[in-house]
Amino acid sequence: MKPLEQRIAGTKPKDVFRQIYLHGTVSRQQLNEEGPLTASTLTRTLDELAEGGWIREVGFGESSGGRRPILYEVQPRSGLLLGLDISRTGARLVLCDMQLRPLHTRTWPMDRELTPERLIGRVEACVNEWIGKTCSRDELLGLGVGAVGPLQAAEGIILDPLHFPAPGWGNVPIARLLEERLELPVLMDNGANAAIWGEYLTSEQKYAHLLYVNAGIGLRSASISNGQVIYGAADMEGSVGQMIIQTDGWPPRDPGGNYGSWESYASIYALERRAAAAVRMGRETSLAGRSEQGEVSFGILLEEAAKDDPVARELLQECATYFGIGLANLINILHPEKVVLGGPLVTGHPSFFRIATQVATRKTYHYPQYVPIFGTSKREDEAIAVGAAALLLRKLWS
Amino acid sequence: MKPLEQRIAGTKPKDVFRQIYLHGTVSRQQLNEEGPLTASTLTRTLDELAEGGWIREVGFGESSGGRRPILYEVQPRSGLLLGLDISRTGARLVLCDMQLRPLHTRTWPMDRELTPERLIGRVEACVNEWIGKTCSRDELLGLGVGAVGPLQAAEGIILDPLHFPAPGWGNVPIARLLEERLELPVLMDNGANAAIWGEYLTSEQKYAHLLYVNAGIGLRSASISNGQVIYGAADMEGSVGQMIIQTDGWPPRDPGGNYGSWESYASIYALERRAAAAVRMGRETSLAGRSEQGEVSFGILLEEAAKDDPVARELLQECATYFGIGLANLINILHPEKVVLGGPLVTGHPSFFRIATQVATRKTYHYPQYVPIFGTSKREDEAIAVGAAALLLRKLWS
DNA sequence: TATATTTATTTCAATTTGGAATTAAGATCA
DNA sequence: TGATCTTAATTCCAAATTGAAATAAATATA
Repeated sequence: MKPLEQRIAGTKPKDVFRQIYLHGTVSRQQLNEEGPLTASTLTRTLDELAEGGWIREVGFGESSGGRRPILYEVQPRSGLLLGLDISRTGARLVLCDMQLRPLHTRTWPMDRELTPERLIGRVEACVNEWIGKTCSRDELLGLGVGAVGPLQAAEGIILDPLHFPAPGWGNVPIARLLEERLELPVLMDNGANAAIWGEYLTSEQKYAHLLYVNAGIGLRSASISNGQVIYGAADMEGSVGQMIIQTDGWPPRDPGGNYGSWESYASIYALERRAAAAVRMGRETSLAGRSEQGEVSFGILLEEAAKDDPVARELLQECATYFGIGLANLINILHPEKVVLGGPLVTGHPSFFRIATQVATRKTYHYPQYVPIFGTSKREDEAIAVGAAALLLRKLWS
Repeated sequence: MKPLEQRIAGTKPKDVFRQIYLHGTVSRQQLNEEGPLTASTLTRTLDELAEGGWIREVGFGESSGGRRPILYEVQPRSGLLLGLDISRTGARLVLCDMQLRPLHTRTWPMDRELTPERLIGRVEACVNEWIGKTCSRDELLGLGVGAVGPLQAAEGIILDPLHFPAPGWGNVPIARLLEERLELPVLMDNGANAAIWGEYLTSEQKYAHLLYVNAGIGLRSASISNGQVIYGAADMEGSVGQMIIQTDGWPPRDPGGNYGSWESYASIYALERRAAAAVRMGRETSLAGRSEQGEVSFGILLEEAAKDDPVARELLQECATYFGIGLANLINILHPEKVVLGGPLVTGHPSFFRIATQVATRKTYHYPQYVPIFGTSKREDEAIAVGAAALLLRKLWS
């Protein structure tokens, strides 16, 4: 088990590898112009990387007369990356090649059974199965974990994952346990940071200032500035949800939370509460017939909205509006070039994204030079797991 | 006019210079442990820096038996830095030594007279005066500008400084103009970024995750993550003020602004409006007697609050509460280790800081490992100008 | 086909580097 | 006060790295 940061030897090869990675496909000229290396040093470095199997020549570029430049890209099978997503709804393990294309996926629901010990066991079994099937053991570079917070990411400890059904999830040094069992390097970060990092690395267009928001039961967000994930002193992706958008507004989900928090207005939790209230108030809606003990699940609400139930649609619209307001706040603070939205709430109904981004655009302070672009997470369900795998790359070239 | 980044030759000396700068005073051992340089290379680099006059030996450190290590620090007069703060209320020019201690200051009110051309003239005259008095021309390394946004900082252009009384301030390439006139390198950033950078560099304790909020007529903020100022795609320090803390709440200051924005609840502007409303409503307060055409100025409100006028105090308290709410939102998003508050609103009345931080603490999602520290800007009025001067350092060692 | 242009590779002297050995300067203890 | 020990700074040299120039290769153009 060689430490990741020693897999590629020397700072120059690492830098060049990163450059090639971020470009996708590059000529020597481009590398020369951007980086500090001279032509001869670059040749030596590229040779070294090619010899180590990290990169490959992939054809020739265009040239305005004269010899055509050789193009380089990362060798997709120079290593394999494992990514594990531990969320409130389930766990997901992904095996990716070096270009972050998923080769295999497996998911487990987060139920009463899934203790940390059992999850580790299943991950191990799954990895061993894949080793037999598609790859050898020493191709695996390591495992990245994207977990729900609060965490101590650097130490690989999940501090207190609220609302996990199985016991034993408090203060688990999950990274160390996985490291020991799998005998592979393990890195950890929160899910939102992992997702945004994966999103950044896999996007064609590299927007250096990104904002990612995942809306599900709660709200999670992360951001990138100048191509680097922004870290605070604490690792709590979920605390954006505590942002107040209505001073002394609706009550919080958890006792310690804020009245009028974003989460209490724009999340699956908020929607379900509003739906239950609508049923309780006796509003004329098909939701009433489908409620169980006065509760309406998110799934049913989506179905009824798709069937054009006016109350369901109104609730979704209201939720999207509030979501847009919180989004505008984030944009006004962070000024991203691009905003990536993900999570079941955003993808559940086609109009949600449109309404939310319209509201956000209207409430954002903008002038001609600055207009943020909105988009949805491409990989959606796999975003966190793939991003977690991508954490390893950062270490590889650090 | 040598480019700043070429003043110190070579990446190693630059790195070491930065390290010494950030430490204040260091031994060779510490530099050795942190940086990648070996003992012999470090000796060579330190010699080079000492020869160039950038650093000096300053005494000996402690040792547990044996020879005591030599301590190094930056030579305060290895250069002089100019900082210019262009704000809505006035302009301020500061001359600092390399340890960012101000040697001279001059201020000009932002009135009808202060066109860009005239400001440049005054700055030039002032610099020439200082050159005669305390320093030689070639000691000056350059001029840093901290201006109100929106800007194009990299290009040194002030796009559209709202509410400047003098004409001619739209789309001014102020950095280029100053560069031509002074024949010195000029760098520019927004005032909040400048202030937080200065605050970071001059603080004893280097908190790597900082948040700075300046509350005056409007609200300006900036933040540092991992020792680096966070930049977005746009340069608009003032747009935090557009953060919504009360959906469809009080009306905005400017037509394009948001209803219920932080700025419309927690700024001098908001306070004055509330005070005027209180007088209009005929509340029993000494503010009524001191109002002019129904308007109450911030200064008078502070005076009456100091005299224990209940309405004035209530208004301040209300304002501080809302300020604390917005602050909590920022903290929940950015998780700073330390929060630095500045501006006339914060320093105007002793209770404002206390109330605001209490509210912010209560509304912040925290767990035992994370409790942000609050403090006020040390240099207060000079913070932006000194920070602007400090921008030059970043270039010097880049 | 010759020439110009652009890119890739090789070569070699000059510089830079890392480590070991040496020197220097306290601190401790008898 | 002097011997011994500990740690820091300096010096020196072989080995590695580097940058620039020269050469080679491939393509477009006349």
